[in-house]
Amino acid sequence: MRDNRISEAVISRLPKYYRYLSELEAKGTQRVSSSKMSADMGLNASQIRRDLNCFGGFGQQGYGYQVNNLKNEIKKILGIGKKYTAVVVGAGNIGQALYKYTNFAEEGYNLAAIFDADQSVVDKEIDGITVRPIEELADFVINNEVNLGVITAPKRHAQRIADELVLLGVKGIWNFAPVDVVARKGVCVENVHLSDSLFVLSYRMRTNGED
Amino acid sequence: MRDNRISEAVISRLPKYYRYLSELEAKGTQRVSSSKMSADMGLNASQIRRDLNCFGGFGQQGYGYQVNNLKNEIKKILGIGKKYTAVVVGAGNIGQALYKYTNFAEEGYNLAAIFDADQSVVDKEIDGITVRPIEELADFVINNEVNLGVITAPKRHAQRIADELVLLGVKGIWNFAPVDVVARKGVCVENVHLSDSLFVLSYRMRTNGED
DNA sequence: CCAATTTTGTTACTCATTGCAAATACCTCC
DNA sequence: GGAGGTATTTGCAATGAGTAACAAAATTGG
Repeated sequence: MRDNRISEAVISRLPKYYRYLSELEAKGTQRVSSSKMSADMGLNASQIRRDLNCFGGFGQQGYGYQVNNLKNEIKKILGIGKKYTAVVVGAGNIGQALYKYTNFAEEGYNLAAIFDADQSVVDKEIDGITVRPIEELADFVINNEVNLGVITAPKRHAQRIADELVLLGVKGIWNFAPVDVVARKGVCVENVHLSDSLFVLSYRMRTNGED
Repeated sequence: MRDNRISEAVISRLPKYYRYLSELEAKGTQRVSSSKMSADMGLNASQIRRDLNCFGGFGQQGYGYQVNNLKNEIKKILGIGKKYTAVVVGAGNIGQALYKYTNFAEEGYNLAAIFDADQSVVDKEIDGITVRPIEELADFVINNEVNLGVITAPKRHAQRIADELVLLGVKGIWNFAPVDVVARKGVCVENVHLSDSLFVLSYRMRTNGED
């Protein structure tokens, strides 16, 4: 709480800390120092302390950080545990996979329904899930107070779907279509481009260290 | 080719350029300037020129960049189009989704087979694909000259699978398990943490701009 | 064919981020 | 309860990334 401007770089490391601390907690570890975190995670110890200090003095000199406490603080910072209600739009491969993936629910992200425009997959129970027709999207979002939209539709529809979701009042868009979806101020967008990461991997494989 | 040290930041923007240029090419656009790219992609024009110039002078003063040519150059830089043979290890939701996703094949990434350790899903044709038993992984990788491993197994198995794949000679690991898989020097690893991006989105939704 | 315009390649500058080291605070053990 | 050790703070230096400004070069139009 000491600096109002938290950099993107810091934010993007928080989930990693969260993951690491969850592991420690599961192992029953009570306390951890920045130097141990550094050794385990491959980040500079100084950077870790600095990052955490952006949000408050969680550590104690001469002792380190209390694992459970720190984990919960980061959880609060990231907004994990707040109840989110989401819809998945696009019942293709990725859409179905995300919808069926249960780990998100455990963290409080409830993927409440999945929609598709293709009549051939709608209203049939595929592999245990029922795909709803896109025409019901608006009603569902409003009646269930959906605040998060997951877009897994083909790229040509992505922006239009995003626009509709925003109009319906969602506060966040998690987009998997290979375009950069945009939204008006006040709505948060996270574009996930799987192939981008594959291309970066491919670049590294080609150049392998030196260039 | 003017600077041997290309920063991560530059590399991570290349796929975005590639995507954008592919769109332009599909529309039949012949030439593009850095200022147009800037306007369309929301990046600083100066940065775009600088990024591209890391790899050579692709542009022409007074003219701009030739779309088709630049796209192909970036394609080469990223190593897209080279033939990769990959295996997917873990036939859960994400594994199946990636395996069935055909766009990768179009870019030269051939996902040749999918494996799982769970006997109940093995050797049965599920939704058009056949899952192979994990015991056949080694033979398959060697016989088919697999150079890329995609890990979509539970996190407790991820590192062990990675180690085996590396031992079998793959040169790249594309990991979707929620752990940071590591590999010996010479093998490239790209860890994709979907929930990380969800958490970052969740943070932004909570703080929404100001903090 | 020449001048005006466009647009890149490149250098210089600013700002953010990372890394380091001294200082401070707290725990632990005797 | 005090001394020593441990680990965070905090301020500062160095590195790196992003932006702006400019000069060189090529195109375009008359």
